[in-house]
Amino acid sequence: MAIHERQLRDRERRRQQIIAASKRVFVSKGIKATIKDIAEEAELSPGTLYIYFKNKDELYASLSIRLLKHLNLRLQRVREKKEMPLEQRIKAVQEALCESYEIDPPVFITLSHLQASETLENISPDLFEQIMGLLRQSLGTLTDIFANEMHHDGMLEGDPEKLALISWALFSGMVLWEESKRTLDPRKNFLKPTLDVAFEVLGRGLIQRNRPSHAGSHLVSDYSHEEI
Amino acid sequence: MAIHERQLRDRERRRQQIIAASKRVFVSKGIKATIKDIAEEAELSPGTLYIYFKNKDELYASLSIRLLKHLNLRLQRVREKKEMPLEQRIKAVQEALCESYEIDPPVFITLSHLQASETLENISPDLFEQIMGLLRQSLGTLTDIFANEMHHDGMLEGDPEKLALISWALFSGMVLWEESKRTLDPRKNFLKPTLDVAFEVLGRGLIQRNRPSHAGSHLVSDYSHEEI
Amino acid sequence: MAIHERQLRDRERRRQQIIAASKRVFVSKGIKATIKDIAEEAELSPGTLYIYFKNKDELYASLSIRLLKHLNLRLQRVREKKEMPLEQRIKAVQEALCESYEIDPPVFITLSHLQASETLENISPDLFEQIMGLLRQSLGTLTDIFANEMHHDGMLEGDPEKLALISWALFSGMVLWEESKRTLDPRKNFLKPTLDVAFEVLGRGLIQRNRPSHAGSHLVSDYSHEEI
Amino acid sequence: MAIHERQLRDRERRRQQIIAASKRVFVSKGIKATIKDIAEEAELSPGTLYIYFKNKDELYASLSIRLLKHLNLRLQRVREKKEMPLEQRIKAVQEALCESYEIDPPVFITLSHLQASETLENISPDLFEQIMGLLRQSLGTLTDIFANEMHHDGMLEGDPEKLALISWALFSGMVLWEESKRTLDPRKNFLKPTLDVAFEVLGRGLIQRNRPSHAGSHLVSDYSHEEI
DNA sequence: GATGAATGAGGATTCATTCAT
DNA sequence: TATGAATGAATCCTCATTCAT
Repeated sequence: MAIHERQLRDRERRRQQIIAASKRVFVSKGIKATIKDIAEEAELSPGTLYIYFKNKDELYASLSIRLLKHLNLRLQRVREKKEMPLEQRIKAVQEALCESYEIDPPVFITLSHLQASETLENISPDLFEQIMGLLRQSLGTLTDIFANEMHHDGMLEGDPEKLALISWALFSGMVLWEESKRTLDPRKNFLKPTLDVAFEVLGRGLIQRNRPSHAGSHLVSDYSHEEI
Repeated sequence: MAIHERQLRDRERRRQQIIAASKRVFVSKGIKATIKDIAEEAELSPGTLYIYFKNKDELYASLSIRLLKHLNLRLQRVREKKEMPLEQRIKAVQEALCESYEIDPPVFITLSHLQASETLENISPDLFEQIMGLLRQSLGTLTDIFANEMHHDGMLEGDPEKLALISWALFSGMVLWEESKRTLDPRKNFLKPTLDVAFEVLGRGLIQRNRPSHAGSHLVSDYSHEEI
Repeated sequence: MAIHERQLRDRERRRQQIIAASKRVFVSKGIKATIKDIAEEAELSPGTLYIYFKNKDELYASLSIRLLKHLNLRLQRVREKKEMPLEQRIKAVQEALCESYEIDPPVFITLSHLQASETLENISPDLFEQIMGLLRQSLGTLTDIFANEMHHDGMLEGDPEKLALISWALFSGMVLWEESKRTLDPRKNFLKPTLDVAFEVLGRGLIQRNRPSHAGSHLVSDYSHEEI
Repeated sequence: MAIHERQLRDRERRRQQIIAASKRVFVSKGIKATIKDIAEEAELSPGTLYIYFKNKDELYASLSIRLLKHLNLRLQRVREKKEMPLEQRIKAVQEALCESYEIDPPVFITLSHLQASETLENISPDLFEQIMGLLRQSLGTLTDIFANEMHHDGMLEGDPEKLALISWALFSGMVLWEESKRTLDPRKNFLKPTLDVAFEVLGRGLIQRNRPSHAGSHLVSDYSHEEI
């Protein structure tokens, strides 16, 4: 079955080639990219794309899958580092998101658009489930990361699921903004520094009390003075 | 000139009627709604829409205007209350955003799409400037609110512009999520409680340290006495 | 019936007002002028135009009628001057055409277009007959002018109808060219001097023999040496 | 590269097929022919036309190209025959124009419309320059033909450019008339005999004086011995 | 008569998708 | 498998014309 395997490998390679071209086209043409645009960038014919992807929406969706898989891996690695101090873990979450975005900005934007559009209704149930599964998984991992902290010191009690969602929303809100910002304000590279501040604020907001990790005396670790 | 006034009133009423229909269609059909869809919903002919709006993109863009105006008013009212404690002000910002969303959820989505698409390239310079002006104004007011706090104790030093943006991104990220959530998870009313947590975290993250006024030596920036 | 007469007069005045506005619009917008354009120029509403003209094509056709009536008068006046030397008469024909064009360039062009388009198929039979009658009459007058010369010395024998047509074609060809010329060659006022040459050539071609006018002895007035 | 060549040939054949269909539709429906009409006549779908022509105006403009190329060739051939007597050369010019018209009457009309409309604004700069170049070239060749005669006897002194234009205008005026004539007068084949007269007159008008070559003293420019 | 908002048929154009080669 | 020409449904928009006021 070596032949068959090679065929599968070839097929997958071709898919990746098309996906890579799609990303490049998205960067330059945005959402309005047509199948023809992508085919030209991939140096293939429009018809060929349909051998590898059922339709345009599936191609779009496939872009997200790679991103989500990458993100999942990164988040899982953060989750594993249970010994890591909270501040660093939050920073690590930011880095995971940010890196996933940076290796593929247009796809991240596509993903955000995906959320708010009808694209998801047009893809095959399989693919739909795959994407939804990956999204759930990403959020699940994030949730785990926060839930894990619950038992530690210095963590806001609360629904860890919500905290996961907040991180995600903060991030995707920033990314969407980054895209539109160019119209409002031509300054470049707003995202990274603002994200640094954003996650610093987020981190500080999440940590209930002092002694980030090394500290000892939890003298005033009562929640009683909260005035939220 | 009573006649002329009535005509103007009628005209404005018609515009609102079309805008209202657009929103309804937008809820049911999403961005893919066609002019014909909207015309049918408004019980008008397609041509009539073009009497009141230069083109489809202008119609869509116009949806945002009212929302942004409302939001602006609300934010300005928050800015005025300089004596209000920080926690309450942040809460007030959340309420302003949240209420603006609630009076018109679909429009808020439109606004997000507006930011992230080429729609803005098709509208008249006037409308473009109006929207951009309102967006800038909203963010400006938010920035003022945060900048105002800079001089007080207990506030994160940092670029108030970034903080404004973070709030906005957090909020719009949450709203976009709210939209896509229906596909992922049929539970309702996710937004409000999650936003509560989000802004609670945000607020806590923004306030740097304790002793809002009575405290003296800030030499050691311990987090221990946070009062959020 | 004084009242009724005044009504008729008012009606005609209104028609002329609309026609005048149409001409102005044609100058600036060309064939693509819309009813709305014309109504605005006439400071009337679109609906009002339909009180005075059955439809757009009738309005177009009406423009030509005025022009043709004017041209007819001028040509008839040339026809009457039977005593005028041929060269001068040809010059007079040129002036009649040229003046008709100059008082109303766009209409002359419209008329030329009319000839080559389907506009004439959309107008009422009455109006159609009126225009056709005027065109026939103009050509008839031209034909008469040339036929009249047949009996004189120095005139090409031949079908006077053809000669009339040739003059007309030469002129309208020049006018059409004048319009398109701007694209090819930005020089201005090509028409008048070229027309001068054109009719000089035409005149010389029409006149069989010498002695432009002052000459006396028609010694060699035979056609026998023609070698055409 | 035989395959590639055949593809190019097929492509050109398709273009010609569409152009042919356009002409047929143009004959029956006039300028108001729609893309759908043409597509149906060509037994193709509307979309296919847009593979071969950027838009409707380009399709229309393309119709003229072949005609103008043909005309150019014919005129150039006339220009080369420098030894030919003037009368024959003028006749040859007429024949060149006339034959070009006859191989494609409707296209000649299109060309006139092209000249007199905004069509040219919608076509690609390349095509625009091609058409304008061909028009200029045609007129240039005509100008050369007349300029060449300037040095001979028996030629009207004057601007050869004007004379070229006059020929062109006379001809296109006649063609336009031929078109409209069907409405006015159902008689057929008006054009050819009238053109014969027209160019006869034109020729006679152009030749200033007699004794094309054998004559000596041109001191007295009498018209008496004209040999046209 | 005058208005001008409303109409809606109709046109150009696009583009995801198919299919013969 | 790869192609890319062909498809044709779908969309936006225009504008001559009507009609209630």
